[in-house]
Amino acid sequence: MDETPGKPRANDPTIEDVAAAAGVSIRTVSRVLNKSPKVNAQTRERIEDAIAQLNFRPSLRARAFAMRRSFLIGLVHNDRNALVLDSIQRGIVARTSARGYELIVHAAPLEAEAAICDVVGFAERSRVDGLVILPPISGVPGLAAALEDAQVPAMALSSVPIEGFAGVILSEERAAGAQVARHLLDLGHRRLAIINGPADTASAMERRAGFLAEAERHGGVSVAEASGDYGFASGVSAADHLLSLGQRPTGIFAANDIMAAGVLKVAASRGIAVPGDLSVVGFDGSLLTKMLTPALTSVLRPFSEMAAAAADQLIARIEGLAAPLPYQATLQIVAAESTGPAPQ
Amino acid sequence: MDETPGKPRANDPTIEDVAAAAGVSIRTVSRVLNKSPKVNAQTRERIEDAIAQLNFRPSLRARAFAMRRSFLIGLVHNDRNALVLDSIQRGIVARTSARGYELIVHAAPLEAEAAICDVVGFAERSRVDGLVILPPISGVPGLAAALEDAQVPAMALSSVPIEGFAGVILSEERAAGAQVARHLLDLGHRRLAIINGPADTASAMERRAGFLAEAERHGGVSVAEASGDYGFASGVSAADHLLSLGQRPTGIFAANDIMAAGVLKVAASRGIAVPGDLSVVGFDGSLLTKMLTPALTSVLRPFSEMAAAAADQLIARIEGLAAPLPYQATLQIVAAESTGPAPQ
DNA sequence: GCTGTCGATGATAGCGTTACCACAAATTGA
DNA sequence: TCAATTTGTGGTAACGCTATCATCGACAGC
Repeated sequence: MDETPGKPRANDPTIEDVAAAAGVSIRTVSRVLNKSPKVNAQTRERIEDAIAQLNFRPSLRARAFAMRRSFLIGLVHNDRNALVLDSIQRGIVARTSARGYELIVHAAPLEAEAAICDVVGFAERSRVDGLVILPPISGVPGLAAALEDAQVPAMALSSVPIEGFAGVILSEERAAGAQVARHLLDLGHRRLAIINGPADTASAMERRAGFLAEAERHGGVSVAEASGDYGFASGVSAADHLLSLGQRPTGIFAANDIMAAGVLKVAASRGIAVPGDLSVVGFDGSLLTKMLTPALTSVLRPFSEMAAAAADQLIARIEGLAAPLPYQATLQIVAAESTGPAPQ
Repeated sequence: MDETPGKPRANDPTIEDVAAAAGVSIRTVSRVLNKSPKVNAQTRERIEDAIAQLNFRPSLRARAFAMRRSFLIGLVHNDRNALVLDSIQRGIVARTSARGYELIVHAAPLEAEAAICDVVGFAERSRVDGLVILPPISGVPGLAAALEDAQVPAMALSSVPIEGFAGVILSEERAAGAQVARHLLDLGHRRLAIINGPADTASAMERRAGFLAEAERHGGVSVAEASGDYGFASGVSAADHLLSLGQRPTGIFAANDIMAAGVLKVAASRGIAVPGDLSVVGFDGSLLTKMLTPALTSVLRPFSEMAAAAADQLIARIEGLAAPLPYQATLQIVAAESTGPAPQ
């Protein structure tokens, strides 16, 4: 013996067995497998029968090798996406599995420099056919360029255009921010506050802009700002700050549900009733919203659909097909128990 | 042109380029790549230099093809695992990536019959080298046998032995259940309740047994039972039931955090103070615990470590190595704000 | 009827590794 | 000193597909 022997596996039928069974050449079987139109209907049927008979499944390995493609889509995420990871994965798989792709996942570090190395390394190592990258990783400056260099088609599941990424999934972040402001204004709130996401996250800035603009447009409204990093702890400290202000805000918009949960927590510990004394709005419509008490008013982002659209576009690029119509996510504020009329 | 052409990719250096650069045969390069001991130290160094020089990475595709292995580990989950998916993925990747494996994920349906087809289909299609299967899917009767038939090494990330699965990760579920009971008893609670997980989930039944036994041992304690399915809604309805009982329980143990969140919600809507009037304990120590108000007392399950151990064992089986020592998860109840002294 | 075109198929050369077999050189044991 | 190992290396056949080229009938147009 020389090296470690690969453990022998079952002898699956090969394309040759199918060809023999159907009385044709492997070439023709291959054509059937690849849905080539140039196959006689009868022949095709005969081959398909043989395939079913033998329970033949083309070896993904051999196929990947021959086609110089892996049929793997990589998903790059990080722990900020933990709550929505499941729905995003589902969204991608919904579109890719029918076309023979599998989903391979990778958690990347948040730190910019490390992230680039890490993601490119992952792509080269795993030889994925394409990547879907979640924010905030997708916003790392230089990442798009690095991936272009490495010739890896990549798609950012971002709500706003990101420098360098070819096709991104857009949603109306700004409008959504405005929608939140309007919701609070309609309830009579005049002292508002916003807990922003990371300043280098475009979508967070868009939301902020929309929120501020709408408040401004209304007039006679104050808006306090605090910054967060999408983590729970940052939501807590931002809320601590905002709720210690002399003129305490009566309506707080947190840039994601997790930080909003932090606001609820601080409010409870200070005996501030939600929504009696304070209204809280989150963002994402994650599965957290209904589990919190009170249930969180939040802007529902259809992650699953967004991911599906990203997958569609990615596959189109991988296979050199025409890009599907750009997808515009519709963001909808879903009022729950955490918002109510302004006090007094 | 015949069929859809695969999009050409960059011309990565091949093993042949390396061999030429180092002045050896590809065979020897291959040996270096596979860490075969039978290579002269100097030759090895020369080859390693050439590899670094050319920035050569062996093609995972070709390698997978030649070795009849995919270097892919499949993770089978379902939406009941959404909250812990991230940490489980991390745990697996921590152990597998260094050994050249990538993680491929698949969400399976919960319904037993469909699940078997689905999982086996996934394994055959993607040709993973092995599977890690999360509960409750792992508990589907017949699944282990079906995978054995398909010759797919599989590992259940279960807390208790599952019929058919070779090596499972064990944790002290029963002891943990007892621990929860003791925690509540120590706080003076005498009217307890438990919201169980699905009856066919072994771990849930273990927890229940431990909880009941400890309550029994103490004496003078009543335990009401309700059943749940690990979903939020089932937690709500179970809590609705339990909190409507004539002699309302003062301490409720829910078999996972999500259902515990449902209890908190019902308590709030009925004006039952937690922990003043009611203590609530969850299970899993998911990221939900600290986000809830009050923060949830829960039994911390080290999912990441458990997943890592499962991955270790799986790889050992795949590569025919000696199995690592069986891993015993330590379950620790972490007291937070949702439990306190019994009322009166 | 003869050529041109098209539709359907076969033969066969890769794809980039691993691994079996062979073999020379170095080392050991008597 | 010579056979018997051991050690390091090269040649090369798989692995199971895809895809290029060639072939070969059939059918239409002149």
